[in-house]
Amino acid sequence: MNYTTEVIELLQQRSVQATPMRMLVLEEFLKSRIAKSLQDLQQLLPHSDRITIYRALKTFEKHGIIHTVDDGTGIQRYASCTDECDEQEHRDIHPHFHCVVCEDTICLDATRPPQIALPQGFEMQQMALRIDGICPKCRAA
Amino acid sequence: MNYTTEVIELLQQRSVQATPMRMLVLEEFLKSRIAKSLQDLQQLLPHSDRITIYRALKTFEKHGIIHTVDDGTGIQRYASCTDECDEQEHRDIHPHFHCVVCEDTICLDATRPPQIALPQGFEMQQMALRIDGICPKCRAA
DNA sequence: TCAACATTTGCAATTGCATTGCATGGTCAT
DNA sequence: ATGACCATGCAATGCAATTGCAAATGTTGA
Repeated sequence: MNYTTEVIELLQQRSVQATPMRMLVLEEFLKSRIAKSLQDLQQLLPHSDRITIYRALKTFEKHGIIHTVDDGTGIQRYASCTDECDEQEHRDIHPHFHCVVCEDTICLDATRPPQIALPQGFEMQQMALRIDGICPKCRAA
Repeated sequence: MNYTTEVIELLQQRSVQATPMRMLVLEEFLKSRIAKSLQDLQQLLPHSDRITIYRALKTFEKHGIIHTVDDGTGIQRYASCTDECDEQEHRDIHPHFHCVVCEDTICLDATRPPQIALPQGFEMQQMALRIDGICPKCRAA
């Protein structure tokens, strides 16, 4: 499976220069919905400079291509955005599932974000919902 | 207002030795529902050793007196637990509200945790729900 | 095509917070 | 009073995120 076309298209769409390194990084995000840390990406892309990967991530984030995902471990992870994201505003309301066994973090786009009744006077702008538990893969094992 | 009695009672209940430092730290948590970082506590308790405060926090956490709160900034914050928490298991399902203006993070105990329909095969154990927005105080200002 | 300019890259170094090691001092039970 | 244990304070470490800078690469306009 080759994502080159999608990668280039996505980068152009967001006015981000398509460099080899960026294409490699972005391809990893299109490959799976599992959130990736800088360390993960280093492993997936050996011989690549950590800092360059780091800056690619920050660039993507700034242009609404990926968003950070908090999986509760304190390590920053990233996943590709839905189409509603742009440079102006990140809409990242879908829940994330964090498996306590394999430590994978998965975006649950399909799952509808819950309606929360806030106390008087609070104004909601964003929501971050993380669910910890056991993923299907680890349950089966 | 003086919390000395509550503090001592709470510590005894959880079999944690009541030292002056621990009492000072715990009192701060009883005073308000706003989550506090190590740095916050240092400011609230000048002339106190950072590491000692840090260890008090870890001790409280281990004994189910406080829990960590993720406010999305990457900095660890803590808040007092509800009565359902104990040494065995933290039940920390209530939402937290993080004000993007004043950066305060508030526990919304009263707000009922939402029901989430997970995709097939996922098993939920915990849930962390953070809402970002503007708090009543900052709205009024 | 070529020069001028902007962006990206790679390495080194630094920051910032969390955490641990160790020696001292205080507490408690016998 | 004494020995074991826990808490404290200071120094030092660990680890991930971030920045500085110079070299390489890409882009643009004459």
